Amino acid sequence: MTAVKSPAELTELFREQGLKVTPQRQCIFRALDGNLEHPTAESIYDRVTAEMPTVSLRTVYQTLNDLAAMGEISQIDLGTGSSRFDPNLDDHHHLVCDSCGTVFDVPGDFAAISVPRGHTHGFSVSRTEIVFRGVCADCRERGRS
Amino acid sequence: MTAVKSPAELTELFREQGLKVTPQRQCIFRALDGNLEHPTAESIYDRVTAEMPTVSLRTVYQTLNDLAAMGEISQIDLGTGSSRFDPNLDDHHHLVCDSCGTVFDVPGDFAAISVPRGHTHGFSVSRTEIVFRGVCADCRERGRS
DNA sequence: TTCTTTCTAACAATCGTTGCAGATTAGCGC
DNA sequence: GCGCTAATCTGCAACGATTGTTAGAAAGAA
Repeated sequence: MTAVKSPAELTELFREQGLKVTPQRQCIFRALDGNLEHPTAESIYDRVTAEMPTVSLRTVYQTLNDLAAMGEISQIDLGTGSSRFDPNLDDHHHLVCDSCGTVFDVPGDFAAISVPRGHTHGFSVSRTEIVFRGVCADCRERGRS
Repeated sequence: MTAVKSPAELTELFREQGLKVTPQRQCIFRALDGNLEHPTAESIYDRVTAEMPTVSLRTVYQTLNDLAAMGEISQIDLGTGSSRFDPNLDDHHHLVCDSCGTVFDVPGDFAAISVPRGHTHGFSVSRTEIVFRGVCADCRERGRS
């Protein structure tokens, strides 16, 4: 499993790129480390401010964007209103609950899937994203009662 | 091909549902009829105001939402910043240009695709959306020069 | 026509995200 | 350690997309 690099590795990487390693950024690195959710900027912000109350939301966005630009996390839009940042760098897809918005990973590369001949419109396709939508067990339970 | 119903059919349908058929709504029906793009609310608004300059954007959103709720068009979010409304009701997927945001349809039902055993998390999956991302012919051309 | 109910237009508000300006600070060379 | 300088941080304003509100207009039934 290719998760996000450790805070130490990210620190190293930032320095290599000539970027400064501030306490705020390190705190964000820590918030991402081992994070198996699909955090929004807001949820990272919550984690970070619990430890460093003065960090601004602006800084969180800035750092997440930087990490995404470097390819250390990926940014996904699942139509839940806000972007999510995915520390899981494996080839994988998503399962989204229409009711509560929860997101689960679906491993597997589905390499066989490609645009049918005659419909490529001259595109060079670089990524294939699959989103399975439905209702999660919890919400189904809740709806039934 | 299952495109959006004709303005006359939608008019009928609205009346059946007890909804009023106003000139504004009819104008929106016309803007959707035979529309092969993946219009945003804004682009429908542009078409509509060309004919009826006083229609408000609010009304366009309202009517498009109503149509989507009735299943007469589908609402898709491809991460381009705003929702798109798709009058194509066939089972199909999308090809999105990362550079200019253009969207093309990709027919085919890819019925074979499903969440691998052991990763369903108890979901009942109702839809599977596939998005192919890449760069379209025009943008590739433009980038090369 | 008249009445009832829905719809529209205009405006304000909200949400997620980014631009900006001035204060702060990491990391360099000394 | 010290100071310098460019990068970064914060707080706030701005922005685009969308929705809430409400008074007035108009569709459709009687």
